[in-house]
Amino acid sequence: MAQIGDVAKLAGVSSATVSRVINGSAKVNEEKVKRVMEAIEVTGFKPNEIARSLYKKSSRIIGYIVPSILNIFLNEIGRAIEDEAFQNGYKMILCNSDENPKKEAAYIQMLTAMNADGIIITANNDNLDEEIRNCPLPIVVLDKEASSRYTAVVQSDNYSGGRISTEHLLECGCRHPVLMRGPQKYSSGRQRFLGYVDVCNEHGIQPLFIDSQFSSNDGLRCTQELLERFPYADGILAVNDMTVLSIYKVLSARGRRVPEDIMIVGYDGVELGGLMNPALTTVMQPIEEIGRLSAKIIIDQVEDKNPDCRENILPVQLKVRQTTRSQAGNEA
Amino acid sequence: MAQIGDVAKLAGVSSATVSRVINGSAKVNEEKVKRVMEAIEVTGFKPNEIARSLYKKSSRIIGYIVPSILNIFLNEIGRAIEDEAFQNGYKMILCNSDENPKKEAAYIQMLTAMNADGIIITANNDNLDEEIRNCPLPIVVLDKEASSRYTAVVQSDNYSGGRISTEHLLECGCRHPVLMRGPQKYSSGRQRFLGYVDVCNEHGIQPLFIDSQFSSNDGLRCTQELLERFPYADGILAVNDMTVLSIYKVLSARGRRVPEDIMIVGYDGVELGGLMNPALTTVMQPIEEIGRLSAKIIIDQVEDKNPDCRENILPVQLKVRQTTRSQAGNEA
DNA sequence: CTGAAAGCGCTTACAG
DNA sequence: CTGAAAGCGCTTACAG
Repeated sequence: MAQIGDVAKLAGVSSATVSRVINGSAKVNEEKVKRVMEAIEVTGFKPNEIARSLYKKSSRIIGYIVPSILNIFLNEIGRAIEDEAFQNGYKMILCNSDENPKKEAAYIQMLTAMNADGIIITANNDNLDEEIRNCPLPIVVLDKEASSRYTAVVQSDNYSGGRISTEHLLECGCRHPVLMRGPQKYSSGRQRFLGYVDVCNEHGIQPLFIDSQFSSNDGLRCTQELLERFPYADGILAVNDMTVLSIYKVLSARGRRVPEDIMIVGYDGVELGGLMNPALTTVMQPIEEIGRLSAKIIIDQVEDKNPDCRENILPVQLKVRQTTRSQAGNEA
Repeated sequence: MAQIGDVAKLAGVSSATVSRVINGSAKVNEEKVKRVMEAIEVTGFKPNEIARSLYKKSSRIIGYIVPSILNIFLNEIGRAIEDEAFQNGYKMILCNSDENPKKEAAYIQMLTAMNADGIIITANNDNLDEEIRNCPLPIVVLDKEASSRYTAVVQSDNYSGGRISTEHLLECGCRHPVLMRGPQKYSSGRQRFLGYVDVCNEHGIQPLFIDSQFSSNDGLRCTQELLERFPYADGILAVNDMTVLSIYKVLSARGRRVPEDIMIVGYDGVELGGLMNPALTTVMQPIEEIGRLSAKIIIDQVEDKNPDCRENILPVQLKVRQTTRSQAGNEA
């Protein structure tokens, strides 16, 4: 790997001058500029961004820390982050915290050490670790309430998401909709639960729920438990889209038809939902926008355009497909 | 963030001594060791691994570059890489090349700059970019033939995979199995194709195939095309497990039942396949082993235990579930 | 305009 | 055993 010194020697100038040419940080004699450019061409020199960041404090890297790289919703957000990042000359590094605070800390530490320009994170708990608190980098949180500790919070309107999905099931005629309740350590889980409970209360319906994780495996367990505890359930609010495959599987094994015997509403709006059979009615989060906005906030911060939007709640939308059926349609 | 100088000052020693204590790189007076340890505790100092790597050439980071973070098979491998990495005090950085040689180059460059200890990659093409060739880091390739350019190749036995899936369909009575052929720029795709063709020829069956990408969307397109071009198809060898949902969707829309009217064999053995309805018969790649071995090779390389296993072809296994049915079973 | 020097946070020969 | 110094690959005040 060619280094700045090699280029300097070849061009007959100092490293300082090469650096100036690369960064455009000062006027350089035209003749020398040309020689430097040629030398860069010849040697194939690419500046070592990390060494550079030791001095400047930017490496043009954005870190994205997720609890699981098996979570397709978070990965779709990652795609959007990366698109936005690359368009602006940044790179994205994806880190898997594995729901493990120790790993989370290690990655935050690492990103800090490499002078990343910011971190986008779905953190594992609300009692945030020292590492997050002490981290000098801009942090955008995808799954928490706003707080002065973070640069910004970006998430969708989970309370509304909880509401509209519940309302939809009621409109479809469900009297015993059960919520597969996401982990309450995430504010998204709490907000959705709230939305669900509020709608139930408004309609004189008994709120029913099962605590669930986001994994497919847990989806199997939960669905079984759900059917045992609430055999009369006529609707399920899935914890996310991905687990719906597990729900189908258990339901189908017991001969319960969707949507005839029991209706389902998913959550997230990942591509997978549209491919399921029956196609999944779900709450669409604005995935692309969540990712792009998060990246933009960090990039703006670097370029000193203070975005001044600490809390960003993006709207959700109900997408009706085949796992629910309105009563009107039913009677027709 | 506390730095080594802060610790040194607090302990009343030089930075060199602190460094020696941290790294155990030389004997240090017991009394001073104690003072340094305390100072580290008090300041919460964590050494900056990246700065350290500027001198030492290791940052205890393994890079994993994939063409798409939406590919669940590659993500499951990533989980295994990370497990192995963490157990040995390494971290894993996941990078999405997005099937874009430019991004691929940028990430290889970045990993080199941060003195990663090695790169595990599913590269996008066979005419490898300069960046891969010139990269001084150990490189483990997941999707190519062995070559002196790489430290090692780890992949499963794709030729056998192509064979056993085809043989299974024939045993189940298929006379017109169609291969959704993966991109031929990957050696995995070429090997599977070979295995398929060989078995067809041995049985006097006409090889039929459709070129396919790994994405769900392309799965839809391919299945439609497949049914139009080969309406008599009675078996499908899917390009991977993930696209089978797309296949189900198209088949179901046309009222063709699985496995009664048409059988399906997937490829990969991701968790998703077991959740499908009907559950997917598939070729299981040893996902966990692929990931762990790849990481191990890099770690061994760092620790100078030269592994001396440049080409690692791991065995695959057929997992029969519900999308195929043997003739015996059929007649019973 | 441009080079020598100092510095980013660490580590390790080199002396002592 | 231990500190001052040099160095990892870059950048930028500081002089000129």
